[in-house]
Amino acid sequence: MATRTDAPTRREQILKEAARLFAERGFHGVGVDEIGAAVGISGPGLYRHFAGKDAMLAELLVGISGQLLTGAKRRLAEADGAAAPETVLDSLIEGHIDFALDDRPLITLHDRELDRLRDSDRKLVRQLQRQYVELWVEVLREVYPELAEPAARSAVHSVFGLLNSTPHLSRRGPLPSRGATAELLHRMARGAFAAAGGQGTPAQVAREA
Amino acid sequence: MATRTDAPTRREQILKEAARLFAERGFHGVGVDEIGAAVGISGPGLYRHFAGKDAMLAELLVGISGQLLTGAKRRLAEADGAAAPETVLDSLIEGHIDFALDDRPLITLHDRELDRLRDSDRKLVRQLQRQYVELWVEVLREVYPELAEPAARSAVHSVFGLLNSTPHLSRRGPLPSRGATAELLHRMARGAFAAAGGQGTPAQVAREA
DNA sequence: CCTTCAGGTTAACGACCGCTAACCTCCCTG
DNA sequence: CAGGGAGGTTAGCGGTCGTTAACCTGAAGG
Repeated sequence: MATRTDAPTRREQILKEAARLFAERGFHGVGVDEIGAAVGISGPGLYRHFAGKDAMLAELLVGISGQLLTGAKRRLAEADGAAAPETVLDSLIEGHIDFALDDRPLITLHDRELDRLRDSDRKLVRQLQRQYVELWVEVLREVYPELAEPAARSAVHSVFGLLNSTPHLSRRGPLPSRGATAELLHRMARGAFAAAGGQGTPAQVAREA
Repeated sequence: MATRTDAPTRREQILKEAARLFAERGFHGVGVDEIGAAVGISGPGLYRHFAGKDAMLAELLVGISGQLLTGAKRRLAEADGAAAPETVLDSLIEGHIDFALDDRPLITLHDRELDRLRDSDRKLVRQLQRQYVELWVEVLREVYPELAEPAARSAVHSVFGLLNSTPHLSRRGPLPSRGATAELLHRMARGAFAAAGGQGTPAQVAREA
């Protein structure tokens, strides 16, 4: 995957602006004329590049899910058995944080507009998301073997909620630098996992086997 | 606040169903006819109870924010100076978890449809939310005095993201019991705060006895 | 030089949606 | 028992939105 230096194609411009607008005002809250205006063309000109408004959302959501999953698989392959599970988990967390900080509109869309997709697209996205989650669950259970699988899955979803909170942060003041924010989020994610996994207070996980 | 035993009024029925539908398909994705149908009347009959579709959303969001803030203030008053800061923080977490588990549609709406409000309503909701956050920040900084204020605010937002992830949990299987889920979320929230507040990687739990 | 075609344009259609108007029907109350 | 308000109903208006149709244009290619 060579780093892109060439200018973005028109399709990419449209997708980027559509993502921003969808994240700001919701899928149904944005008209095609607005999306067109955001890239300098107007309204129906978009139909030279996309089959319809739905197709834009579909491509965005499939792209996000696929990108997250691909990145996670790559990180897992790089560590291939050699590295300690903690290191792999840290790598997953780092990748997710990068994504959450660099592509906030996409992160917002990702868990907000999924239900607006056609059935087939929605199934595809759900499948990619599920694979991503299961990948985290496996790594997490290597780090905390006492953790039961349902609890691990809940913990992963919860940490996603924590990491995906970045869109809510920016509203008030520029907040700490990107690096400091990333580090804080990373520490909190590890802390949350540790609290979930170090069979802590007692017994509630054991009870439900 | 006496526990309600009498039947819900029509207004309350409408609000409840509207919240569910808005959470499922988004504010713009739901028509007034659907909301009416959900409570057994049809379409324009709603206008006997609400000034418009916007008014329903506004009442929902203001209600949520107010309820969260009121509950937190009550919990803070109950502990009035006497209790240890850790206990107060636990109480806040418990209250938020109860809300997140019992009113999932509302939690979903709360950070999804805020921008669909009229300016005045949005300002009111934002103000209530801000007060709620600041209240958490104060308590958190009593527990972790080393924590700088911007970092504390970020940490609070992130933990809200963690706790508000409950809507994502239910999709696949009924998952652990409500009690077990609440306990897991509580531990993770404390763990995340501890990791944010104990400056440095380690030693954070041991120090705070 | 003619053709083709990618990538635009504006006009307009059909569907949907929020809301109002006009009307009906109980039930309560003086 | 009149009557009036609370809480419905259906019909329909006005606006918006996604999409299509028909047309235009500039650059590339034989």
